[in-house]
Amino acid sequence: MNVARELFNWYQDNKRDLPWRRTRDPYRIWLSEIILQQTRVEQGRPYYERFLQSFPTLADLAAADEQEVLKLWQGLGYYSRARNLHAAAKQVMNEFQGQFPSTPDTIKSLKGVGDYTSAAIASFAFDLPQPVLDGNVFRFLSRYFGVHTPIDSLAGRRAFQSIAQGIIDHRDPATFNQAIMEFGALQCKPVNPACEQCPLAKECIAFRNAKVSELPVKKTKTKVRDRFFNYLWIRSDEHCWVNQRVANDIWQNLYELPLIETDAPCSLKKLPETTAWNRIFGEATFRLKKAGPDLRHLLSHQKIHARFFELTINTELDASVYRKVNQAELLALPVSRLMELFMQGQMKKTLFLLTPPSSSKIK
DNA sequence: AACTCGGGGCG
DNA sequence: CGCCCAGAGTT
Repeated sequence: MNVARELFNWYQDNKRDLPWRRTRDPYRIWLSEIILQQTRVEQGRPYYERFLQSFPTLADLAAADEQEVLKLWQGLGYYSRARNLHAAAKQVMNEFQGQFPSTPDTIKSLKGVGDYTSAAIASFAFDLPQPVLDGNVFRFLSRYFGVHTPIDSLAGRRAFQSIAQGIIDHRDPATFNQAIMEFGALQCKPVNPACEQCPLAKECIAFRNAKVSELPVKKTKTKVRDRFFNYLWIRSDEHCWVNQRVANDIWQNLYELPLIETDAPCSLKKLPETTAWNRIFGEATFRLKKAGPDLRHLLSHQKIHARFFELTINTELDASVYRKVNQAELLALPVSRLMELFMQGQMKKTLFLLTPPSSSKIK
């Protein structure tokens, strides 16, 4: 019995009932694939449902504001996916007259669609024999065929592409791709794979050689960098100030409180340098009320030490950079998980923006 | 080829 | 605490 047949059999008995497996609509399949990039199925599923509620069709998504798209994406991470999703929807409307592209190359011309997602859409929506290579597939193939070439190398990608191309079922590539990924996700798991009750164990090279735990081979490991974010919660009347993050850093296009980043921790006794304050306040005068809370926020490649300082101000900040918002406006803006956590904490403790600190003199 | 881009779940 | 998740884009 060949590998594809065994994967099919296993899949029939073990597949999950997932919403994007109940459709052939390329829009829905594309949406699910973008959401699921580097994201667990159970984490992405509610986002998929909410996106379809808000944007039932690709035309609805294309017509939305980016801010609305980012707000729906809030908390999911890798926000370039949301920006590219929105841009690609417009691409389909403008370059493809609203008709979702249906060949591997044209699908891949969409922003945010790379090799994996192109193959997934081509097979799931259009029955084209493009093998998907995601983390699950790399893991299964490396173990089953005993391939030690690093999966994050050019040689590795070529080798696995060739293997997958050789075993894909041309009569039903869509089900084959679903099956091989599902097998990697549920059976051939990263740690503690279920080898003892695996129907493919007797042919699995890694299992036969007791090298399951060594595969797949990956050479790059990410190192974590410490960053110190000093956020300024500047309150005046029932408003506070925010600004939008810009390119070439995390959380691009999301909103946050005015920020002073330092290369060491700060406190009320050891404040950031005055030049940093001047960049935000210019000639405006302010009064520092208190410090805290402190939040640590972990990203896969950064450890952010966030400290919040509470201030009052009696003038305006530069309106071309900063935006003055009330509570309702603030809650409508897309923000990082870190800002979300801060806002939730403040809302629990106080009435948030509705009760500015007692009016003390501003100097 | 190496980096960067989030957030969460798990042993 | 380290690893990984239905990867893609930039340098």
